[in-house]
Amino acid sequence: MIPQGSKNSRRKPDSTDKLTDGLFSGVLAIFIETGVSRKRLQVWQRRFEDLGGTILTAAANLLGRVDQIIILAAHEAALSKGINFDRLGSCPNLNFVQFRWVEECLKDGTLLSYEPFLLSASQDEHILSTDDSRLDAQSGPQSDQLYVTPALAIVPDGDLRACSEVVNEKRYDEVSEECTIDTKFKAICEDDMPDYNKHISRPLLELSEIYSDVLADEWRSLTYRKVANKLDRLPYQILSADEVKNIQGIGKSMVDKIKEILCTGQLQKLFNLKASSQVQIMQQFASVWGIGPKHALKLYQAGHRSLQDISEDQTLSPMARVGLKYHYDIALRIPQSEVSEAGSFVRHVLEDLCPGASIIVGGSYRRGNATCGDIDLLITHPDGHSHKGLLGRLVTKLEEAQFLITCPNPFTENITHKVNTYMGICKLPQYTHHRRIDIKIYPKQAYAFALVYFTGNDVLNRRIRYLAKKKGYKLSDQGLFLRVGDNKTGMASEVSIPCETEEEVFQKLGLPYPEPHERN
DNA sequence: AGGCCGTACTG
DNA sequence: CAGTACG
DNA sequence: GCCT
Repeated sequence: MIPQGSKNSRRKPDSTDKLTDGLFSGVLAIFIETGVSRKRLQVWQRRFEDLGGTILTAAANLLGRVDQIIILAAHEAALSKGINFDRLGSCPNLNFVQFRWVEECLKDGTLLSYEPFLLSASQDEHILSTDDSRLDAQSGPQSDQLYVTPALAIVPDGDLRACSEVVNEKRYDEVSEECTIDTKFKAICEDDMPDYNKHISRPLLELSEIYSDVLADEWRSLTYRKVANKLDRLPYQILSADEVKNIQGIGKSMVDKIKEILCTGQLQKLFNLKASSQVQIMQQFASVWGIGPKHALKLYQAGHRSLQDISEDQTLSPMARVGLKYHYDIALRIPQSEVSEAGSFVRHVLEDLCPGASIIVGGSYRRGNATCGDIDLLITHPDGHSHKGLLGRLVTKLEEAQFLITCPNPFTENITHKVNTYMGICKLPQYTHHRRIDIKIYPKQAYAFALVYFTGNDVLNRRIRYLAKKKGYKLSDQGLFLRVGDNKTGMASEVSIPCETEEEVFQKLGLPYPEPHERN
């Protein structure tokens, strides 16, 4: 009596196997961010890329491109706001398509015709507009605006309905109807949650950084950071320390510090530390990639007082030299769109080099953050062997393309083409800043574990690894291993418990599966 | 009192 | 080995 | 720093 394709077959063929080349492989798309909530946009973008699609940004140079490119937007009005038609006019293979097309493709499991979803752009006056404003200049700030613009607390019907559809589409596990709505409301609330407690979490986070950079106390640093994060996600403003004293992870001295902030508006301890010139200088030294608290102290004791000073120090590691050279750029946050574009850039090069290889942008990008500290790329090959020796060749190609920066120092040659890790600097031709980039390549059987690791965040990784240990396992980016001896000897089985997907990894640990955006 | 993640790389 | 880095 |  149950028709085929009913809710009993809730597991779509593609929904769990991200290695299988996706629905959207080879499809190039520009997502117009106007007129759609950030959350929905991210869900679509992630699904689209997970299934092999390539996302271009509106700022991408489309002139002379022969590829078929689709432009996805919420509605026609969004088209005119979100895109500069002067730039696109000369690109012949354009289709303007509703976001709904992506949803329907996902539901259907096949690539549908654009036809029913086409947006008419040709009627729009903007096409013929002679306005010569440069899109480069306006699209960056524009996409930033999207994130700082507070959305409505009460969501219009249409928005909520569409959100629910996305959730429905994603429910390859059982999700009841009311739960769906509930979850969606929650997600929306999170999206628009004000910074109720920043005035408290901020000093704690500063303390965390000083403990880590200057005082070399990893554990206090971690504790402060965890508490700061926890306060940031409280859905109410803390008015009294009583509201905080029962929170897991907040002990006596933390309560005292929160009290002090509530009473006096600041932390004396932090104030004193920040007043110390040694602390200031050491913190600046340690802000350089490749310089930690130990070396920062050494440099200070050697009499150095500025970055200028240490740049002449012969004891600097090659990594620190690179860190110093790009110190300014590295400190900048990277817009989501640029991270995405960097991923697409590498994806194209990789496709040429090693057809069938899969590449995913991990890190805070995959967790859906609006800006990222660096670019994390995760590569594998579904055939189980083509990944071998791939990194070296890829890095060479990317250096030839002048995407990866080949440094004159011994740094790149030394640290660089190791078996599975590249850590370095990159720059997209059309952008101005240099960015930190990490590329990792894993064999197929480690991919799910690597994806969990590379998605993070760091605190989540530590938590689930700790949990795994307590349950008699060892979890790493390479696998999940049964402990053989006791947990102290560190002995673990050679062979990992196989997992094909992230879902399986969490399931094996007895944890509910968190969506990437829930791993912050 | 003692743990708080597990790994890769450098020198 | 210690130090730094990655999530 | 917090937790057991």
